Amino acid sequence: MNDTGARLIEAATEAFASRGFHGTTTRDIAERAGVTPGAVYVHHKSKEDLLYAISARGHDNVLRLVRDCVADGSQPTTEKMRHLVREFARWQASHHTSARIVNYELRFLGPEHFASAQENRRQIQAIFRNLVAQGCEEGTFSSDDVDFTVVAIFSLCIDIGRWYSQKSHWSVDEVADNICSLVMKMLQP
Amino acid sequence: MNDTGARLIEAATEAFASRGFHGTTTRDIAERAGVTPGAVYVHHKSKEDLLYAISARGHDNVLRLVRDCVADGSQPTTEKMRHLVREFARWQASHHTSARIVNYELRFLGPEHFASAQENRRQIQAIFRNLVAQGCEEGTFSSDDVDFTVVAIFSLCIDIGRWYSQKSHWSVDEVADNICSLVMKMLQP
DNA sequence: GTCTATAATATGATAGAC
DNA sequence: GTCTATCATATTATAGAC
Repeated sequence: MNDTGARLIEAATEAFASRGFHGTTTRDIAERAGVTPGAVYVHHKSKEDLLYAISARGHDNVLRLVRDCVADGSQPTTEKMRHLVREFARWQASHHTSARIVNYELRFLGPEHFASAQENRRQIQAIFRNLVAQGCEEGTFSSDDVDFTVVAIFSLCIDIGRWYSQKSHWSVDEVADNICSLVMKMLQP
Repeated sequence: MNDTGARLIEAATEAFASRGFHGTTTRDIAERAGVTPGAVYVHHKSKEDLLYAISARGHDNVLRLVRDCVADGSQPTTEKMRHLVREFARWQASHHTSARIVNYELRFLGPEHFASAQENRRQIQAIFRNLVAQGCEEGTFSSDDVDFTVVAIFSLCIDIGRWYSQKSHWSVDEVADNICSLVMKMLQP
């Protein structure tokens, strides 16, 4: 059996994803985790602290994921990009519950926690930007505006958390493959 | 000067967009509109009613907008698509405050209001789907999966409400033009 | 139509027993 | 570590005076 601290994180993830941070009460979370409201505060010092725990874990996992994708220097830019987009999109779809919180509930973090999340996102975005820019220099890719193209790639992937659900008629892999091939068309010279 | 009913809608739009539906109190809305909390209920019977008013107006405006874009039957498919995507993206950017509510606060509507919004969105989506499908039949466009391509076009446009703000270094027209040209690349045979 | 005042309830968080 | 009980406050919505 899971320990209560972890079960509370899971419960909060589901609750925040479906009803939003402010639409979720500490009682909702406690009930979903099978404990009474008082027990929440033994493991997490506030509701915002639960949000931060979910946000931090999500951002850390994504940053590690995208770093690994571009780590193999021997791969050609096109292959790196395919790998990067596919894995990033895969994460958004397979973790769509966490993804929703990571991408849409950010603004409810306290100022320091928000800044920490933003720094993480900046680093994730920089990895995409560097790869797009490199491809453009090589002539492998083309883009009228590199920064905007990165925003667009993010839009395609992040929006997955808004529309994707288990009952979607596309599997996680189909979503990732489709987005990957659309991004490659966007980058085509 | 505006009448209070309309000022309350404006106030609620800004409040819901920045703090979310459940993060906004009727006191916030009343204060922003320059009235006391009691006055809210003379004009709108509940907080959810305010959300629905904003949602309904937004959805109606978008549906009218996209219908007008495809009304001119004499235009070639490519031109129709350019026009449609540009205007849809323009709306999301220029009305990014309303757009955020229309696209992200939907789930907090009551069941009937939610169903009504969903029906509206279905019609908007159908207009995009028909045009993509028509272009694919003609050979003007190509797509591995028409439904997914429509989802992707929507992702690019709807996500504007998440990342765009007045301090963005792209103007509304630049956003619309960039998205339009990326969509046309995605549809290229 | 707007105000002041308030009812009825919900909420985040804590105290103290076990 | 969890429970019961509760504090202090906030919240949606309404009642009645002006």
